[in-house]
Amino acid sequence: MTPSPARRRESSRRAILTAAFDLLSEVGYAKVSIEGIAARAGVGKQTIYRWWPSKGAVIFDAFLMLSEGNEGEPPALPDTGDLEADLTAVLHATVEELNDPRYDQPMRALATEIAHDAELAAAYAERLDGPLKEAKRQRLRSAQQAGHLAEDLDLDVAVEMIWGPLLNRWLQRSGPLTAEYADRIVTTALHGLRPRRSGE
Amino acid sequence: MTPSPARRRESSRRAILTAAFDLLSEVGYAKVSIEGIAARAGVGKQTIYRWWPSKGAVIFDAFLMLSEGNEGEPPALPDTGDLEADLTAVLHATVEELNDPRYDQPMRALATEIAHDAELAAAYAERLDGPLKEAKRQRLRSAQQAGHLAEDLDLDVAVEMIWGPLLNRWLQRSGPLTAEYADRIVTTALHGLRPRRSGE
Amino acid sequence: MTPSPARRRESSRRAILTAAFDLLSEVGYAKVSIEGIAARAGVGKQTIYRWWPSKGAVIFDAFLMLSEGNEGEPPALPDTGDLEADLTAVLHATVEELNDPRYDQPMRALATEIAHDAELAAAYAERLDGPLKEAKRQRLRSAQQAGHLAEDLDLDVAVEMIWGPLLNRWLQRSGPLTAEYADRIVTTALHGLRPRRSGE
Amino acid sequence: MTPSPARRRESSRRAILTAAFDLLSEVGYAKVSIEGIAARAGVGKQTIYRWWPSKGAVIFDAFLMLSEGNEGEPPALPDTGDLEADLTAVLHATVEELNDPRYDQPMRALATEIAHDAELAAAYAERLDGPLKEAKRQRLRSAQQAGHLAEDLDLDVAVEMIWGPLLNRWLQRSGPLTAEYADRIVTTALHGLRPRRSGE
DNA sequence: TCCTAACCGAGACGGTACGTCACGTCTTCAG
DNA sequence: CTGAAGACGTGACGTACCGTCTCGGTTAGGA
Repeated sequence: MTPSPARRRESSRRAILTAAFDLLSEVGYAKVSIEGIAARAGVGKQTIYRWWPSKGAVIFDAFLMLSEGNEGEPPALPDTGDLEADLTAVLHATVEELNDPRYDQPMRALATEIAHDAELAAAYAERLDGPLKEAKRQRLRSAQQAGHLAEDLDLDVAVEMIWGPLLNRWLQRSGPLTAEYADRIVTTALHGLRPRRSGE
Repeated sequence: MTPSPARRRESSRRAILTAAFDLLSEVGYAKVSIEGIAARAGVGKQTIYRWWPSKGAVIFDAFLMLSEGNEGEPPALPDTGDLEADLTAVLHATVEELNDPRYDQPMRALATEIAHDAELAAAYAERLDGPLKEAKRQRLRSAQQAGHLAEDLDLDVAVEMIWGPLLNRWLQRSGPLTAEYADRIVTTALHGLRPRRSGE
Repeated sequence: MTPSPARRRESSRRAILTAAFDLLSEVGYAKVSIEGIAARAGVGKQTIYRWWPSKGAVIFDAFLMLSEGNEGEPPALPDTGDLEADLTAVLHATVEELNDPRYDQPMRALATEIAHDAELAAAYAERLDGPLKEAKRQRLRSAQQAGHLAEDLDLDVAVEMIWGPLLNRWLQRSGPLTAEYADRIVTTALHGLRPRRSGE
Repeated sequence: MTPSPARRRESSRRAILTAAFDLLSEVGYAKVSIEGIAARAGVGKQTIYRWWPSKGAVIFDAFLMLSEGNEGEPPALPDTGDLEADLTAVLHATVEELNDPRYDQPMRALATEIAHDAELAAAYAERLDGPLKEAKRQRLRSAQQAGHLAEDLDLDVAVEMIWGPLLNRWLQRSGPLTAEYADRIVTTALHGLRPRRSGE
């Protein structure tokens, strides 16, 4: 997102991204303005327009900055050997985070920016969601190799089948987002909709 | 959403909703303004502000008007007895619609408004999504009664597990939205992630 | 300058023009901004842009408003029968006014706007300067009819020859602007540059 | 205006002044910016700010550079012995120049800067206008000594009475600026406003 | 002949103002 | 007496320049 790293003031960059994220959780997405970010960051508007093409791009970079701390080692899901337990734990944490008022507003902002801006969506897929999704696939692959998942399982679809309902319910507010709901997703996804064979 | 139907001119109402929907697909969500809708509809701004509390409400009502034709008989999914075939057919149609440029932008607009406005989300859940979701549940219930689905299956979760990945991929643009992808969702959801027992 | 007098709020108009004139004498022409005028007048910027095409037009109208009080009876120069005394008195008053710090800055602003905007210059010539110049011509014409001025005198040139040097010295600061200087202009203009005939 | 000639690049100085003058006649005074001058001159902004205190000073120096060619010998008005003819010729040339689109805009810019900046006005009076005005006075003085002008004539006032109306009409656009108008000024100024004595 | 200070181009920076758009409220006037 | 038309105060937009401030890279001139 950030263009040529020419003679750019790092302190301003951080101030802008921090201000953007803070404003997001304070006043909500719709009321965040470039002007407001600039004022809060103690920065000229032009400094924002010089380096970011849109409000969405600033917000995106703000998220990127937050996740920069964990750089170096790629993220990984816990792997105790018990897939169901591991998935449940991870989904519980996700539910927790999505319900946290500090993150709810900013993440909705990011989600809707992505929904309206294909370029941003691509950057998201590559820089933010990519590593995470790979970690999810990796956990399933590990279970697959241990014989706990079908050999011919489509890992991409499997990942989306577990996390998709969760994200959907959160974003569309189509129902309460609870740990219990997460549990039902995991068990239902693992067993499938079909009746269990006898002897299982 | 629509308040008391007092002394209200129906022709203006329809003109406003039509203008809103058309503008949505023409210029995109971000560039639709109340002022623009009023101008396009040949209506004073006050006439909009009098009857709708927000831009989102107008958009919502525009969708409501579109689905008004089918009122009377509640919607139902096809039921040939072959669940997999029926689901596949329905999902294919959904993929088609989501990829249709006439509906893509407006539906993104609706999704965004819902994501940021709890009240609108409730109205959506009740008036627009509710009947549809019931139809989906009903189709699964029918299969369940025929013994094709697990007896203790959580129908709500099942519905979200089938449609969630699709909507998510569309809204977040996390991958190509194809009929083939719909197929993979259906088979994966039906079988579950676990290895199949021998003899199946 | 003011376009169609449609449904326009007179109170805002007066507030704008008053604010413009006051700012002019307070902070000087260069530092007067539309934004500043709007803020001081308690008015939206758009209300200024709606009715005036440029900053100069606002300033011009501010002057017009000031001179509106004297409307009705056209201005006239004193006519005691003694031309030299009358001219001297009028020029002294003009010198006084040009040296008054309350009017110096605003009038410089008007003068330079006119210098750069032909349309404004035309409006000035017609609405503000026109009546005044006619009064000057009239006083000379009266003297002419009394036989105190040459029969074939070009009144236009005569007027500019008396007031031109004064305005020039003021605007270009080419020398001190004093009553004594005004006196010298009057006597020199009346006698001309040529040597006086004997017997005069 | 130009500070200590320390280690200063002459080529940049000339490029800046040339760019300033050219821009002045091309885009008009109001649209000339330091940034624009720097860009056109291929020079850093700081190089302008280092050597000139204001935009007006640059413009002033640009005029100074133009008149540098004639340095050495002070300017002089033609002196054929026929004052009226000489004045008419000079005023015709001035009218020509003021009507020349190449000089009109830049000279208005200079006049405006002078009107708003006392310091600049002083520099103008001394460096640019001074020698010229002295030449005008000198021509009148010569006529005076030849007995063609009044012995006690105030030469300063006389000069301003001839050139003042011309400059005024140009700057304020209070009427067409023609050779014929110049003629009328000369004859009126020479004869004065009073009736001619018989026998003249 | 090298060192070092100043000047130079370039352009990022915190700002101010520009002129425009849309907001949501209000007032007017024609049907 | 409704409702279109649109003026109003407000506030954000994205742009242009302001004057200051580094950056490297010349470019002299004193050692």
